[in-house]
Amino acid sequence: MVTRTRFDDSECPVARSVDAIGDWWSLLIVRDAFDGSRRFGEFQRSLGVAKNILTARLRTLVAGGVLESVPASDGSAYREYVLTPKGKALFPVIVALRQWGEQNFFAPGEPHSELVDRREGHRLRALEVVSEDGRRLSPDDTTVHKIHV
Amino acid sequence: MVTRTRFDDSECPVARSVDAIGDWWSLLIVRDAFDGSRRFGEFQRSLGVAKNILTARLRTLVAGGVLESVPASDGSAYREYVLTPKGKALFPVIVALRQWGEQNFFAPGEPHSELVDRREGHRLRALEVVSEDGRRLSPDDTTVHKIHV
DNA sequence: AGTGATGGTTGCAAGATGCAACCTGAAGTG
DNA sequence: CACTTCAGGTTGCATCTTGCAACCATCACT
Repeated sequence: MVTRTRFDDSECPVARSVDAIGDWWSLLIVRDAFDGSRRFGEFQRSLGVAKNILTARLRTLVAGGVLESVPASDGSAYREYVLTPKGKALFPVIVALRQWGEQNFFAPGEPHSELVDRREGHRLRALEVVSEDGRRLSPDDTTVHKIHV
Repeated sequence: MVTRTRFDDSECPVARSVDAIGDWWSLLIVRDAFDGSRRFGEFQRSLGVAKNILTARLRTLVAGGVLESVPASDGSAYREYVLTPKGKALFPVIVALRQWGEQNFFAPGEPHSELVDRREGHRLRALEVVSEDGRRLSPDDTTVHKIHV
């Protein structure tokens, strides 16, 4: 059981998030979960990850409250892994990574999977970091307060 | 030189992003860069990472176009590592991870570092995934088109 | 009862990581 | 100039993690 935190500057929420997710495989599992995968085999085929690794990652994701292991929806005796509310809250993280990838790692016209609005079939708006009063913020418009009481 | 991709389902932008970043340390380096770190020693002290690991990560981040190695701004002979435009485009990713961490891994009132709007000193709005026509979208409102021409 | 898919576990070789020691070049000090 | 210190690494080695393949147990179907 891996409980010890790897990144000890743990007053930073980014570090805690990173630690909770575990590794990249875990994040891609979450991505697949958003894309509809539920079963061990689905994740394994989609990711091409070794089965022992997948087993371990699913376990830590369940232990971390990101996924939940539930009886299979098709009535079979197997189990399925579905996102908890906490897991679904990772949606902006996945979308942000997706948009960054689209913008930086694909030639114009190069085929890639695309996340679309289910109702209209359109692509999504680019994520925007916005201040409390509605101004769009660039990295330089923000700063980090070291500790918050 | 690490060129080979670890995650071969590479028509997915998320996988390419993950591959380009490299590992969690790299992501925390980027976070520190957003927070103002520029020098080798700053990253090392802030992260507590082994120096050989940091060297390797900085190199791959520079090779990947996320960071740029420039002469030190204080006139010394050392070098600094600053975010490229591509690196700055990771801002929503970091913010998303930060907000997820804040919401899920801190007890109410527990101290943590906080990202604020520099002008007003206020916290930021929660990131929202929004359709092209402005509707706020939950994960269930979206779907993935496998290939885009 | 036999056969194939599903969902794992186990063992081991290879690769990645972390730590400490060492090295190099520039800057400060007497 | 000689001496020291500090920033920024490199190198070697022990240890942890991964990835692969083989194996195993359970379920579904005939």
